[in-house]
Amino acid sequence: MDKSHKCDKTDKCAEKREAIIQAALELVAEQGFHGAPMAMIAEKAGVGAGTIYRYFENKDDLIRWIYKNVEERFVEVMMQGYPEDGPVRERLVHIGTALVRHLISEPLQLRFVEQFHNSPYGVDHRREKIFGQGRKDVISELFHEAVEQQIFKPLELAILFALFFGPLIDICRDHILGFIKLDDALIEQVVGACWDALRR
Amino acid sequence: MDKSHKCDKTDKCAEKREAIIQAALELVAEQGFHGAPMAMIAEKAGVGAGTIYRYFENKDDLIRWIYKNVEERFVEVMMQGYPEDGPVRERLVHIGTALVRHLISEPLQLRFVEQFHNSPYGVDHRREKIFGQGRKDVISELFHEAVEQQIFKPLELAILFALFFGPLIDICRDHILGFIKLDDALIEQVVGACWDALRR
DNA sequence: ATATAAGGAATGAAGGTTCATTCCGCAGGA
DNA sequence: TCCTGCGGAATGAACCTTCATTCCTTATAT
Repeated sequence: MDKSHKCDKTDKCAEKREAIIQAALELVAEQGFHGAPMAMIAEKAGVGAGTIYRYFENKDDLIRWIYKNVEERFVEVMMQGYPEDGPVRERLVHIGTALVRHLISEPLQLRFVEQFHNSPYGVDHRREKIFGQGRKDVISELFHEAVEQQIFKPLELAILFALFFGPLIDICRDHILGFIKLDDALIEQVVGACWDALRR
Repeated sequence: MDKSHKCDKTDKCAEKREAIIQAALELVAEQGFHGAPMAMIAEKAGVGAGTIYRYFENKDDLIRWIYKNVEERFVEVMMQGYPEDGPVRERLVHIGTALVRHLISEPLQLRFVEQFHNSPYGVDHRREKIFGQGRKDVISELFHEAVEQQIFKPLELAILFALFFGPLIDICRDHILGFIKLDDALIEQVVGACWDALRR
């Protein structure tokens, strides 16, 4: 829960809050949780150490809040312009390319989520899929449909997800690390390759 | 560097060392680095806190040593029975199934490596592929050959690796978490799907 | 003037590392 | 065979650093 403020109308509050969030996101993404002590987050955000506690109950609260928001952002991006009534392949390609494009344009968000998953914070998320519930519903529906129509191989959802999203996230990481250089054409090719993996 | 001991002939030394390694491996794999303080490692290994420092310079040294060994083990397993002169598909399937079978039979090793990669320890490994140099050579040779023979899609090595190993590691994680239940037949199917992704 | 926000030094808990001490096995002399 | 002295191995309490959190003072706005 985020602490409510009295000064809801002034911009300063929102600005400081945003600065704290951004600072924490960057530090965790770049240095991991070890490299993101509260004092450093405060300094980077240009606020006092105690000030953070006016906006967030504690560090857990701050971290979880950021995670939740980033996660929601992912779903949002994939659902934007989703061709709800298009053929399976078109819908899948949309999701894949939208995800990759977003992840490489917001490298900090990907790094943050990865840090989160491999940390004590992520323990309770272990049993969930890579992303949030909202996405899971629409997308698992798509995958389910494709299996029933015998377009996809008859495999469990978790495995189909691994075949599709696993490589996509890996190439985003490689791109961010400068190991490869993704452009629209290449993204298309890789999504196509993932499609081949799923295809019956 | 591991500290050399004088008592090379007694078994006790090796046993203690092994106990420390096993304890650290388990704790890090199960609880992450946060949940593996030296005191706890010592207790689990049945030795004094200071004893660890007779075998390893510091925590970094201990962790890196374990990582290096686990990594080597992976290469070893994949190269055991490698059909050097078989067709590309057979070689690839061998590598994939051997890797998956090993990872799910040694869940701690997979968890440990993942913890390592997403931690300050793994920073200098960021630029390398998922596994060690020894493997990279043989396997990248295989992939390279397959591209040249126009068996694989004409993509960079990093991307081909992502398409092949990404899903395999993901399904191992899902299996370990109890999300899916892998058996030999299923492993074969998934490796086949990865093959489809690579195939031209 | 009063209440709310901000600041940052102080606090206490936690963890890695050190070191003075104890333990143990054995070599060599009686 | 038994005793004694030695040296490496083991120990764990103590130390020091790091960090999240608190609390009291100062600034600001109504």
